[in-house]
Amino acid sequence: MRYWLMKSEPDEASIDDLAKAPQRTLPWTGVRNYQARNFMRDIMKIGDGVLFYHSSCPEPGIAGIAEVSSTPYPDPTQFDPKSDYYDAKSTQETPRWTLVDVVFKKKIQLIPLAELRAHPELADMRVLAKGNRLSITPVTEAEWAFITKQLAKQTA
DNA sequence: GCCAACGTTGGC
DNA sequence: GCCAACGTTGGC
Repeated sequence: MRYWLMKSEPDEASIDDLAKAPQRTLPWTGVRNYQARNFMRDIMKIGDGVLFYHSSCPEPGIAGIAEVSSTPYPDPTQFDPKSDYYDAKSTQETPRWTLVDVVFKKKIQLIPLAELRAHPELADMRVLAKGNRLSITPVTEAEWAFITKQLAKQTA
């Protein structure tokens, strides 16, 4: 059982979108970075914990808790010429991009990026590392426990 | 809009 | 295999 932080632009898929989705589940489409893909393809397991992070928005930060809910399978958007995520070099026989489904667990009061940075317990979080751009990063058990038990507040 | 940092591409 | 050029990410 592992833990992850997964970035999503709320304009595309917010924690509310996840909560409203059928079965409260969304496929994590659009990852086009090999390291992030490899996490989904090779390491993630059903039941892994996910910190749902809002990025590239007015209030970046952790917006909710989710969970990995499928085994890996090909990202369908890579085959769709109309999609922003279309990849002409990928084929059905040897798909390049793999994803997992993620299921909603709960929405929390947003934990802003600045607050994450303010806690010494989280100083080593991968997502906070200088220059980090990776959209999926591993979270340690200690970081997960601190965030979910100390920082996460239920929304009203 | 700016810009630092990073990942990818492609010529050699 | 190297590395410059380019495109993207993402906070501010």
